[in-house]
Amino acid sequence: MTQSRTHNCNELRIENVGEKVTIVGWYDNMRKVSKTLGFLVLRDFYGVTQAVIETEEMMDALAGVNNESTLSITGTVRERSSKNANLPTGDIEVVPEKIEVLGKCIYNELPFEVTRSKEADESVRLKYRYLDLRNPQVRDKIVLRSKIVADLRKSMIEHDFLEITTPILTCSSPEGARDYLVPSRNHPGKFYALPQAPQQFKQILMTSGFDRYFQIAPCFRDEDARADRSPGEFYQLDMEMAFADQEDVFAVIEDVLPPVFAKYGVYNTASSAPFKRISYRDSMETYGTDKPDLRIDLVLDDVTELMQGTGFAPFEGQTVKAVKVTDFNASRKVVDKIIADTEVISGQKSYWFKIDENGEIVGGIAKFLQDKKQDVISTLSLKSGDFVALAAGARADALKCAGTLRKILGETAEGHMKKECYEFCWIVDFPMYEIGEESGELEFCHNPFSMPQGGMSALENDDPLSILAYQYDLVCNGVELSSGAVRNHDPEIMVKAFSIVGLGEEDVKAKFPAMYNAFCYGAPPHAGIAPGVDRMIMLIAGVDSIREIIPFPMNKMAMDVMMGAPSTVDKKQLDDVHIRIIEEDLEVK
RNA sequence: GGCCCAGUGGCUCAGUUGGUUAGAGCGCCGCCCUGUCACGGCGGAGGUCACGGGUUCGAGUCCCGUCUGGGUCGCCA
Repeated sequence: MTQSRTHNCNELRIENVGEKVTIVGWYDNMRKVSKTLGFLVLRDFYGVTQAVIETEEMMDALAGVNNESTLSITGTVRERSSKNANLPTGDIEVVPEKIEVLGKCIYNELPFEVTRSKEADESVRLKYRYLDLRNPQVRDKIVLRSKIVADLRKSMIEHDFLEITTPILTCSSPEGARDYLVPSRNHPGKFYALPQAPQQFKQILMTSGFDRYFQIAPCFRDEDARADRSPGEFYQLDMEMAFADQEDVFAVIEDVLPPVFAKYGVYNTASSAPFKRISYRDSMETYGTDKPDLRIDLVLDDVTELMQGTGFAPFEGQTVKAVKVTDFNASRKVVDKIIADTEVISGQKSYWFKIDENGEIVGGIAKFLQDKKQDVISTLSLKSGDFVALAAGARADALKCAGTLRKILGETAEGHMKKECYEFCWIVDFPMYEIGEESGELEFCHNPFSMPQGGMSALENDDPLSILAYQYDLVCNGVELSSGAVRNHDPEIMVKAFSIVGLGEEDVKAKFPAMYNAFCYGAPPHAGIAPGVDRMIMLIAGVDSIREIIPFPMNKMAMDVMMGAPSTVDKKQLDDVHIRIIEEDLEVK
């Protein structure tokens, strides 16, 4: 019978000297000093404790036992003759009387050393995630995740929100992303879908009479990954409030999020309420993006007029945006890197010049600007030491490229970015409609279920492209944390909103029958938001890869290389759900 | 689907204008070491240089293609 542990590996102190204890954990390593003297480090979830091996018997007990095996060590606590001040348990050591192997590690060579797993290739780490997670540095991010989620949950409950779970198996809906489909056994040819978000369920909850709902909700979208976007699945702090407007939602978020960011963040200051509010239009013009990093003090200047007739072909007839950086004396090498990085991120070429110590325009495209020198200098209020980056193209392209330049320049140039804080802002007043790039037709800009500002009257009387929606994004340090909206709860306004893009009542009913039907029985005005939990944890933990804060992440190709998902299944399973694989499709892949 | 970067012992990397037997650190194995804590010392094993083709007297190195991984654009209402 194995003795259960009396202490964990971070518990024993000088006061425990003389006690007989049992500790358990992983065999981290042994510093063997002689044939009969060695220092064994035992590691568990809580910390490490040293055991001193000083008899042949105990040395023999460890013969052939590989690192990372789990051990139970029973012995007496003794004061160390040479203490280690860097370790909470550094004053003591355990002198074992009995060492028992609880779980063998049968390999004497590991895919990577546990304490240095973060240096290993990521695909190897993910395949052996159970070893990777033993690394305290890796594990701590998951512990942090747990604490953050617990605090968010606690805070939401304190704000009188009710946590309600919604179905994972539901039906496919024509939302933005591709669905994950689950074939039905009992209904040949029919499919469930995993929810892209609990959107319709939470709105139906409001219609059902629940006043304040929230959920740490799993969401499933079959879209490609990014560094900050895990493929397949992610979590949202999903919430919705009845009889509420935009300000009510803002007030809750401004109350709930900053304390959590300040408490656990790598930066300990976060914006306090109210967050800065920026209209979508202003954000695009000023920052070249709808998710500006407000820690950077640079802004965009429109130089379209100024740059016409310079003879520089990429500017002719195009929108041109400039980013001025004061006191930025970058070497040619640094400038080239900025331009190259911008092209990698935005996919577009950018241009530059600077003002030398004599007030002359030099470098980059300087030779095209000499004829307009005074004009350029006065329009942009340039002085010696200033650097100007430029982006040109169709308006949207120029803005996007200039936005990328702003971000990279802010991060590169000294003194233009206040790095150590969390700067939240709201992007508000998104347009309700836009002309689709591909179709050339009028389309919903964001969410067809947002309430248009001005309601029915605006839809009936105004130019659709001028109508704004009660639609908002929450942004922190250049990261889009969430979209949210005041919902369109009025069936008549909903039908009218759809009719503007050429869809009829039957289309609304066909696409979202449950929600539409529910709204016909008396719906409360309601509004909500759903900040991405994973992205918040990334920001709080200060990591660049979303995989660092997910216990078992998938790789870029949406594969779980540890579990082997996705995988083939038995023919019987396929038959059960009425699926036949087309062999030709397998050949192609 | 497009573009960019990378792929060399178990892990991280070096490898010069193409030139002898492809190196180092960590890890692993063996021996030595009675107070280590990134222990130390000596010795050893371990490589189809991702794969396929090409150029060349000669390719880890140059060229083409493929695969794998990451980043990014598209995509993510």
